[in-house]
Amino acid sequence: MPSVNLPAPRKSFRETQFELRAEAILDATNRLLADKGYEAMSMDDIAAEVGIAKGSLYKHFESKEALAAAVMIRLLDQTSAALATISPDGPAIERLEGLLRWTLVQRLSGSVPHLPSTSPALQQSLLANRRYMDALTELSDRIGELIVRARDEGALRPGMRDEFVLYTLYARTCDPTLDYLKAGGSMSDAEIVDQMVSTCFRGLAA
Amino acid sequence: MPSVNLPAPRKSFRETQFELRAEAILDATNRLLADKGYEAMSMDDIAAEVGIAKGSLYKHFESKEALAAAVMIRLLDQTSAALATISPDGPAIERLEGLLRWTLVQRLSGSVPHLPSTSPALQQSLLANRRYMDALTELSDRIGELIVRARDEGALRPGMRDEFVLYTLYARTCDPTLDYLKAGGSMSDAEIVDQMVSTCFRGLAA
DNA sequence: GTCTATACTGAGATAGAC
DNA sequence: GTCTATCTCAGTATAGAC
Repeated sequence: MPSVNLPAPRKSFRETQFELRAEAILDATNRLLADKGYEAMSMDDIAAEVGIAKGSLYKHFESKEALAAAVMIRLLDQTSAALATISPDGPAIERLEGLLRWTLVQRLSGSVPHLPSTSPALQQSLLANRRYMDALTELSDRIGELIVRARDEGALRPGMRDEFVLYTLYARTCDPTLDYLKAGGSMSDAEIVDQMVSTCFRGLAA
Repeated sequence: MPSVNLPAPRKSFRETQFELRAEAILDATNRLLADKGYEAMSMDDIAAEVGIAKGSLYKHFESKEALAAAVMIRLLDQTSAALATISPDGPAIERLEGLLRWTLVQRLSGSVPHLPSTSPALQQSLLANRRYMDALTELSDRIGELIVRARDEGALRPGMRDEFVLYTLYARTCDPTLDYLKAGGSMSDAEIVDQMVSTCFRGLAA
């Protein structure tokens, strides 16, 4: 290997098609995962949603677990990227609020929750997945920095540990309140997001 | 039927034994449900935990769904009963806070979460279960009254709908933050409960 | 009513033709 | 690489002896 920074080789038509298909599979899996949850989602369902045969799925992803992990990793990477663009020069607390807002909007538009808290089985397998854990650590580190800065800026209620704040934010991104309110139908999407974000940061009490 | 208020007949030894066994099954199911979740919990697991044969389970409960529903109904009934004893003469907001505190303590000591949000399959079947829905409605009505009173007393942040507050409280009782903090091991049970309750009512922000 | 043994089904994964 | 067909296994539920 003479150099580690070779220009990316031009991809053949075949390769491009293959990657597009993989993306389509991830999109379909994301929809089903958000809709039915991990255990209730079968490989047959995914194949039908994509419009290919079940066997073909295994040419792209070696197992159901690997496929779900790929969806979660893509989501975490997208979230890290989004975080960089959210009020980059604002106070830390504003960036945290913006991030929560962004994730709730994503979920309302059909994204899977950030934490696999709805499936102990999936959760277990993700903990053993190196690439997933790396992506999670990367995002958590960035959020962790914001938490420290927000505390330094006096924007956090005193007495809370960093990990408590971090877990609380993650938990809000997969809060079932969102699903119940959405299903109830009496609140608009914007209203749901506004109230969930302000309740997270300012609480239920007056 | 000459009277609707006959004294309860004395139960035979056999009947008592039967009911004790049923309770033991519910306890075991509760443990497994809290530990592994609905789908990962097999009837084999339950039978082993109780120490009886799998076939015998079906003499007590007609299906896995019915068994899980029985656990949830028992929990909701216990919660309604507990609510009656929590600061019965205090302000409504204090009663709501006490209820959340009580449910979190229950979960830390091994109870299943109040909402089946971890299993779409179970959730679906519970919605079709008459006795479960009755118990849920009963509890929700009592909480709903407290929410209205708390608002009248000026204790709630303005602009939130009743159903938003209700769902938020239910969601906090099954918040995965609790599991992560418990697993992390760096906070005591009391600390976890205190911080989760105050964050729910007073928020993350200063 | 409890046990052992078994029927039946759904679903993840693989084989082999094209 | 995609298809159809199949293997395998776990897990719910039931049958039948005692």
